Amino acid sequence: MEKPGHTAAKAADNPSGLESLVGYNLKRAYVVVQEDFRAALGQDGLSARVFSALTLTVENPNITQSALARMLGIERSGLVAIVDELEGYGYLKRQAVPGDRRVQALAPTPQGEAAHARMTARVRAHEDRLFAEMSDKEKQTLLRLLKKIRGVGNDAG
Amino acid sequence: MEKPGHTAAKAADNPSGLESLVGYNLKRAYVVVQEDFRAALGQDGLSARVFSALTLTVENPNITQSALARMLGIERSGLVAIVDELEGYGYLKRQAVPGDRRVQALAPTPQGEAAHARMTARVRAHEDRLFAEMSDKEKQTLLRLLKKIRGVGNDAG
DNA sequence: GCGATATCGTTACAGTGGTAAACAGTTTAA
DNA sequence: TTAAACTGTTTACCACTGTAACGATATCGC
Repeated sequence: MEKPGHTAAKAADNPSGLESLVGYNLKRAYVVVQEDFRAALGQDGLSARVFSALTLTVENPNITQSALARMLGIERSGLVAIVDELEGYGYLKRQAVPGDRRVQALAPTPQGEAAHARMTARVRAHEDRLFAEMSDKEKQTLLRLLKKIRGVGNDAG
Repeated sequence: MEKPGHTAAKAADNPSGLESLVGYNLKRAYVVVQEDFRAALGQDGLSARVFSALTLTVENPNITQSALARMLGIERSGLVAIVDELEGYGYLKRQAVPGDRRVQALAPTPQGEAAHARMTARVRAHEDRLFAEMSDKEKQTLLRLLKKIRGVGNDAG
């Protein structure tokens, strides 16, 4: 009758403190999406960060590692392993740049472009399925609010 | 003129691929909030996970570690260090339960309750400031959509 | 030109946050 | 009573990130 923890059944039964915090809900939602992302891409799939790096490389050929790190919001030291992995898959190449011998431009290979297209479709499908209960309008609203938090104003859109 | 990476100026200049993905925006927004949380609580503040554990313990006195881990969505092995930390601060105590010698109920100390109240105020202030540009309605919408992703239906609200 | 300063990619290391497997002690069910 | 399940814990990992340093190179001030 008085077993400890009996009053706490499910996470949703906590309407007071944590559940009203944006940060808490943001983290929990992020974990859900992240797990579904991994499961959807399977064991052959890249992690979200590596997929992001590949995507930005395909969309910005000959981008510098430093510039890519800035776009991803991580340190350039952290990007080295990511680029190593992608280069190991043969998805991109580090190429010397004539004008500046410090930098190495990242160029996607044809296989990298193909893999990117393939995985992008899988990622879109994963999001479509995961957010199936959300209307397009809700999804747009969510994206707008998340960008607002990020400080990415949609003043140009 | 043809410096690599020149085409990629800011993260917001990438309206095509990544920026339209909920997962990507969710992660970036989460990082922003997480960093502000740490900065707002200062060096004496608890991490978000430890704060969450303390909050749930205060709101559910005599909760079991296993039950708390379930509520937090983490493994109970991972909760041990968190409870150790909180017990080290004198914020809660592990207490033996008469009926079941396996479990140890978590009970917040008066200092733990005071610390929780103090830090909750700081966290509320942090969120109020960080989301100042969002209307109350927008915040409510954001919370609702995040809970939807979490699978936490607000059928009771 | 030359020296100071800055940038690039890289390495090594530490810290955080989380999982998985095993374990002894205990309780519950067959 | 034996088998199964649960609790807290330790230990070992793994993914991700930041910091600090480094050599090589570029750039700026003079």
